[in-house]
Amino acid sequence: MTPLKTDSSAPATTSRSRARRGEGDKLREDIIDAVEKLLLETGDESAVSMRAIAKAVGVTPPAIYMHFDDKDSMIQAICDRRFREMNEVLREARDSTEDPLEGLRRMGAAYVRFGTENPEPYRLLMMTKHTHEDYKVTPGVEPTEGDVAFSLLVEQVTRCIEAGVFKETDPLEASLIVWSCVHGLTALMITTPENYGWPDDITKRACDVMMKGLTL
Amino acid sequence: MTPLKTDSSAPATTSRSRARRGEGDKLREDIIDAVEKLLLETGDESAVSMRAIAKAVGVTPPAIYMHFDDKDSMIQAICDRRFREMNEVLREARDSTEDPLEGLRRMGAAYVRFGTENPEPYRLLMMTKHTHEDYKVTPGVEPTEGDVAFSLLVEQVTRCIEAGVFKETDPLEASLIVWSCVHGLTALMITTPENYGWPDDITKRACDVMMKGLTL
DNA sequence: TGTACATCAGTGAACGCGCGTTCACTGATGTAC
DNA sequence: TGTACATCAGTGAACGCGCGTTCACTGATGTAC
Repeated sequence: MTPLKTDSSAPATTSRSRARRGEGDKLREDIIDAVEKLLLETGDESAVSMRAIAKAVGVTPPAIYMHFDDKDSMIQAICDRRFREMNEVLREARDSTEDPLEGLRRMGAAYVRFGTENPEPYRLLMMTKHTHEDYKVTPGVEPTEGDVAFSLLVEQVTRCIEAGVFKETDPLEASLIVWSCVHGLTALMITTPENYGWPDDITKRACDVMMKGLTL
Repeated sequence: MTPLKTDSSAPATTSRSRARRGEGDKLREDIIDAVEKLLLETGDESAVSMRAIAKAVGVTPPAIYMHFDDKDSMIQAICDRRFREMNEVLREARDSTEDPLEGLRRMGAAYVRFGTENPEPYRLLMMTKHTHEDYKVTPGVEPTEGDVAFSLLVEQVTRCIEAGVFKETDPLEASLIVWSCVHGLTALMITTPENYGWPDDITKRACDVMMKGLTL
């Protein structure tokens, strides 16, 4: 808990040439990249400060405010991008097979892989309390990327029910159970120490158990 | 992200009379109580500062250092106490029935209830990255309360296997799966917004699904 | 029973730090004439 | 083709803040004689 000493007067790690006129948005993307890199390195959202970001990008702190209103909305922008990536991964997993159950299994595996390979973004997305409605599908409101993610899951679970492979339960409830399972796995793998010794096939085993439980 | 204004020159909320000689340890307990209360109110570990704790207890910040080396070890002390409480709850659930499977089910329900009723302590215990070995049973090393918690689970799962109600799998692997399931549920319920609308019986349903999956 | 004294449970002020954010500015770049 | 000028992409310095922690101290409390 001792404050870490960083020499803030040191030159920026990357020296950055000013963007040409009309190309100011380049910095925006660079900032998002830098934040994700810092999240990975430090492993803590609160350790990523505006000053650290600016330094990593090779720019002074006020420059960030040309592209984001404040720190919160910057973090929000990063969440959005990550959710989009995750949704793409989930769709790929789903579309890689015709079998609904196998599709769900692959989605589960892809989910856990995405989370464990991007621990800090995952933490931000899924393990930090959000005040806004990130996950819930609220009718009549423009769905966020978080909504889309959950919809993908509900769709696939519905497919499994309709195919007669899952018991005819409430698809939403079944989806929550599936989500809990893969989230629990991901969250624990991220949180436990490096040498905790999770078995290699734990994801597959967990998914098997859960799906067997949902089967007719 | 604007810094919150707290008038630190304001008088302490509780005015505290100095402990009598030899009774200095009272403050230690009061500090732990105050921290847990603050955790509940603010919902964020980093929002609980030494100054805020001191103010809540009715004491000046340096007084805390008479009882704890630093902030980290204070947080650690709180984790220990919480783990002890949780383990007690788990043991009660286990001992409330003879049936191994029903015992495990009740342990699962008790776990989720403990977590959702103590969201911030749970967050601290289970959703924050720990550098030290909190959960793993390491042979030859004094087990922490976190170790004990996991042992209780492994024991009960083993009982279910020996009773022939679970498939004969690796008890440790099966325990990890059970843990993932209840943790996932707890963590998501803590993290999603108030109005997310989790079904009342979701814990029971999830436990049923998972146990059915582990059954012969 | 009275009193000097060591001890204990704190206090008060200060330290240096990093933080998010603001504001007045600068200097290169493209453009209108 | 040359030049004045508006605009854009930033800079540099500073703001007030809360943080964890240290250090010299104080004053009540129990105890030895």
